[in-house]
Amino acid sequence: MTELKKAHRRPRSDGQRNHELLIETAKAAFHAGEIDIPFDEIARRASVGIGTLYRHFPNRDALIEAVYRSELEKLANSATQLAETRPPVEALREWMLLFIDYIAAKQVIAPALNALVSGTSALYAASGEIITTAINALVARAVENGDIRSNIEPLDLLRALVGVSNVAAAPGWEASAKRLVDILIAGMRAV
Amino acid sequence: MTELKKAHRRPRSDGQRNHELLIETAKAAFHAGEIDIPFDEIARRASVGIGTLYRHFPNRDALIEAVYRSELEKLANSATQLAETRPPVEALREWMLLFIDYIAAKQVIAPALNALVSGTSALYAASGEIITTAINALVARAVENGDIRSNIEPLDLLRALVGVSNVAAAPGWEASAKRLVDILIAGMRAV
DNA sequence: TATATATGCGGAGCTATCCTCCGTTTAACA
DNA sequence: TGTTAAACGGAGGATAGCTCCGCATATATA
Repeated sequence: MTELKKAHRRPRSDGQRNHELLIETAKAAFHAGEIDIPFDEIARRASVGIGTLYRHFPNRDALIEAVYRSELEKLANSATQLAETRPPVEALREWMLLFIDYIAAKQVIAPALNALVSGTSALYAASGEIITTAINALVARAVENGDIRSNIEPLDLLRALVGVSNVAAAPGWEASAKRLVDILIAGMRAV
Repeated sequence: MTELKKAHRRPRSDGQRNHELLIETAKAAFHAGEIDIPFDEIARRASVGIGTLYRHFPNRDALIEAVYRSELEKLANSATQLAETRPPVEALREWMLLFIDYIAAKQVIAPALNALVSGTSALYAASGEIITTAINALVARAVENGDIRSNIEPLDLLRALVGVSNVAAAPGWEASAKRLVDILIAGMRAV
């Protein structure tokens, strides 16, 4: 009597709890500067088994993405905001500066942006897309308006910024990055 | 009769041999695309003990620097060449393009440039300095000539390029990077 | 050539991290 | 309350980094 009752069960509550618990635990650790925290240690702090952690997040990148997905979405949303309230080039410029602020505020987000911008980890596809879409829109708008040249690869702008911000060591990196924004903007202007 | 004869002995010939042998072995592996080759494996291929490898190079970065030091020096030298034969801005631009060519030709050099440009590894101090000096000179020359603005942090230009080149995955990165050079040059021009 | 010793060699083995596998437990549903 | 799919948990295999120290040998000296 093998019934075909493949009816889906509601996800187990403990599973959902642990999922969130792990994200919170990882976020806390990251914000405390423990970027290289062993995966095992995260499980220990969340009081779950290692197996559980790995079931929820197949690798470190997946966990980082989960932790910062909401942050990245916020960043993407502000692009829409800026596009509605500012002239095209200004919007683009402000957003790039905002991008830097994000890195500055939470250095931890850097690996996320790195992976996102390098596109190597397929896992970042989702979050990566919203950021890519955001800057594409900003650049397209500025191009249509005749403000900047059309042979720009939008993502390259972010790549350049991430490249500079990788230098977390150097104290003045933030100022450097902001100067770079202006150089890029000036360099992109339509002749 | 403890003589104070602290006379220095000539370095042992086998030591020098192994030093070079290890560099050659590593270079061969890197050029074969085996970037993540285990340290132990390098020792094995060179037919020396692991202890020997670690005595000569305290870590992976040190070995990479040794392998690419001569390449980096060549790159630095070409800056002098360009400075002597080209107008300031052209020299700077050409050198930046050359910089990209280097990354393109040997992707392996990327980690070296990365570490160099981020300045985190003290071990890159030596090689890093010659590159830094090279671009500083090129930029200074262009500034003196009144061609570009003076508030440029030369190293940031390289950082931006390295940032873009980190995207080895994307097929069109080289073209991207070269476009970026022109954007940067245009953006730096004195108004 | 013989001796002394500084210098370098080699690799067992300790540590740390990642990740898998599978027996046990538990929440959802009837 | 019983059945079962879903989730748990952690032992342990695999791999890489690195250290330590007894042994070997090249160099300098007699």
